[in-house]
Amino acid sequence: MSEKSDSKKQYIIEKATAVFAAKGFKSVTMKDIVEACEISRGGLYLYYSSTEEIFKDVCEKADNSEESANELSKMVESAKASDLLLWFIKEQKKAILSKTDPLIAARYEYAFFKKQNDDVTLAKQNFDTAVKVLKSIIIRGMESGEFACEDPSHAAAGMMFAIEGMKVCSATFGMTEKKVDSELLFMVQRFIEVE
Amino acid sequence: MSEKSDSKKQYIIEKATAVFAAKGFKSVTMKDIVEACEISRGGLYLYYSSTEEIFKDVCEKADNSEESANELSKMVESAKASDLLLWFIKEQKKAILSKTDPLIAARYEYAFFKKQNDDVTLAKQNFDTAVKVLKSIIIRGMESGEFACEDPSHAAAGMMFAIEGMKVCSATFGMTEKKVDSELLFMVQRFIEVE
Amino acid sequence: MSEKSDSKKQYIIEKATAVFAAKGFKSVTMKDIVEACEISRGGLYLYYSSTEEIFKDVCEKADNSEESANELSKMVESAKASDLLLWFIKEQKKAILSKTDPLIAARYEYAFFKKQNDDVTLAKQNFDTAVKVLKSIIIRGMESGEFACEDPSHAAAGMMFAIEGMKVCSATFGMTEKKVDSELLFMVQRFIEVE
Amino acid sequence: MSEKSDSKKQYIIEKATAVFAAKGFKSVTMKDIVEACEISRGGLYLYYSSTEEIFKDVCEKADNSEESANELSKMVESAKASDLLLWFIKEQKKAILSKTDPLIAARYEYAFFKKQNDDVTLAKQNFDTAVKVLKSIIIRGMESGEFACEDPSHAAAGMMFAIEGMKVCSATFGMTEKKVDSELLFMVQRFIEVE
DNA sequence: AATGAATGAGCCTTCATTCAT
DNA sequence: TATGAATGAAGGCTCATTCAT
Repeated sequence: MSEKSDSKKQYIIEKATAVFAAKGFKSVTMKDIVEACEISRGGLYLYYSSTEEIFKDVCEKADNSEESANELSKMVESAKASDLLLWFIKEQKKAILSKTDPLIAARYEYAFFKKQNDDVTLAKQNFDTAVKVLKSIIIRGMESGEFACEDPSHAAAGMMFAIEGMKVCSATFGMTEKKVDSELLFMVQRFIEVE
Repeated sequence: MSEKSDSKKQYIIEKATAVFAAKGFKSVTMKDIVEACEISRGGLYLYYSSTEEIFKDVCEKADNSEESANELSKMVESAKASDLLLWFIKEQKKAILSKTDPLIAARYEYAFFKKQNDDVTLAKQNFDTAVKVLKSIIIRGMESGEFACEDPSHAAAGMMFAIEGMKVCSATFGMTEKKVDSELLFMVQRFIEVE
Repeated sequence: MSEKSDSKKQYIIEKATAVFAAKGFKSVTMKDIVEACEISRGGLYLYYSSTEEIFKDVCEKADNSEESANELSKMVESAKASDLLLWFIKEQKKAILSKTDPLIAARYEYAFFKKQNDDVTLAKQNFDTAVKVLKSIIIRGMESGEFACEDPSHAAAGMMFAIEGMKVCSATFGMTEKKVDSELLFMVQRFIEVE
Repeated sequence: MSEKSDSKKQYIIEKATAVFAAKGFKSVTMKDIVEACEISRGGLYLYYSSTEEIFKDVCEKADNSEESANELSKMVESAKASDLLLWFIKEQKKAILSKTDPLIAARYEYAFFKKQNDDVTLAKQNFDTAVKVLKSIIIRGMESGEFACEDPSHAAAGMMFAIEGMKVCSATFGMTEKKVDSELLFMVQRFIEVE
């Protein structure tokens, strides 16, 4: 089962991604996905038995295919902290502007939906990971003398909260690229005092 | 109609508020509200014809009954900027921890839902207003010599983005009061350098 | 009761007539009539307890106020049969073209509706009366030597059937005045051979 | 889909025909049909999404299964005009007495209903076709010397109007077979003067 | 594995009708 | 008499889910 069904699952995920990007999370029905995939109702149930299940896989795939992680791990060995920070901020900017993640609205919808049902992990993990990465970049910068920062933990967390806020604002009522740039620049200057 | 029906509307709003607080926005059906109100199906339709309509009134009432606005207008004449800031931060803390606003999850859900349908104003207005208030507090503090801040606009916006981020995080995967306190304290110190 | 309530009934009938003319019979609800009358729901029920009851009164009043009957009784004493026939045909033409009777569609709808429930009288009576009138006109014309007709009964019935058919056609898919004139003229010439 | 669903559609049409024959048009609900078919609510919606849609198919099938059309085309080549006329009149008689068409009341109801909504064609087409057929029979009879008629167009139209009127009268308040026979005989004699 | 017809639960909405005032 | 809020039945429609093929 695993091989054949995996390729079919991939196909479903692919089609479903577009559906979630277009309609959010809760509005999507099994019927929507059946139609997008042009498969039979019963056929879909062989692989998934709820939109939520599908959505989880959709997110997972989207997260993995954001090659950022790989990129980072390559850079992190060698690069200068200021380059890493630059890269990190650029990634966040893309995320805020939904350039990498058309699923962002659906993700939040899902997060709020699950909140009601006490299933927390996904969103929290993503956030904590980002904080950790940012913090480690800051610390490296401090060690190399590139940055000065009194409290890297708080600096990283505070920055990620602001970024999270921008994501939400962007996803709900929209933000211009210019505004995002301006805010990010300001944030970097305030949080991390470059020598 | 206005008197009688107004009091009945108030009753419905009251009961519906609990429903939205418990179930978010999209999951709530007219039936849920009918049951919460213990009225007949047809009875509800005399006052409201969609959950969205009800939700708008629920939010409006919740917004008005957050007496903060009044409080502020009283303080703003006389008080020291540092007191105002303290008050502002406390309000935000309450909001983050959902102590004033059990509707927060439903509000975000609604914002994302409307996003799909291009109706933006509400969430944006709330955010912009908060930024304006914060900025004016900062400026007053600068004028009185209490605060030092190079760029009040960015400082205010940045701080509100972070607060927004905390709200979301709190509403989705939860935050402890301690964590919120710690972040807010750090933010205040960083954004506004108290003499 | 009778006086006061009668005037109120008249008022209801008047308003309801417009509703039936516009919407037919079955589509009309008590609510429609309440709204057209601008009275309360309960108020309407003091006088009528179904749309059918109202419709019957609406028709009755419309039938009576079609002053034709009176006109006829005046004419019938004195006039020449050819004048009577002319008058009769003109009345029918108006009816066909719905100029006197905006209720025509509603009447048919009602007739078919009642058919299902075995309540016959109204439509049949109207038809039979018209046949009788026409027949008596023809006979008078024969007596006065104006008309020649071998079988007045059949002639009258046949003519009224054709007129009935034209009414239906006009009420369902429309007929031009010209077409109606042409058919009526032909019918008169064929049925009654004017000397 | 087409094969399986076609046979199912046929089944639905069959059951629905009885419902429309019994209840007319507007009184019929999807629920009525669901119950008549002994299928599920959702099941019916797989094939039809409104009673009107079903009614159209019901009528269409009824029209086609009235084999008259075929019969006529066979006769029309060879037969004498008087035979054709006889056949035509017999068909009409059956229609008037609802022997072929138990749907007649529902058809009229539908015609009046659609009238309110400006959808005309069906009823008009049926009528016009009948006039054309009758006219061509008359003309053939004139050519063969069987009939004498000064104005075949008007004769055909007038006769069909009378037949239409009889249909309505029969469908609403009923007509005896004897009465219908008598009227038809008279009409034929008057309209078409047989040598 | 895959299909898609069929089911039935569940929500939406509208009205006729009642009843306390 | 008159009001209009309230009720609940009735019908519409959509979907998740199953199951025979």
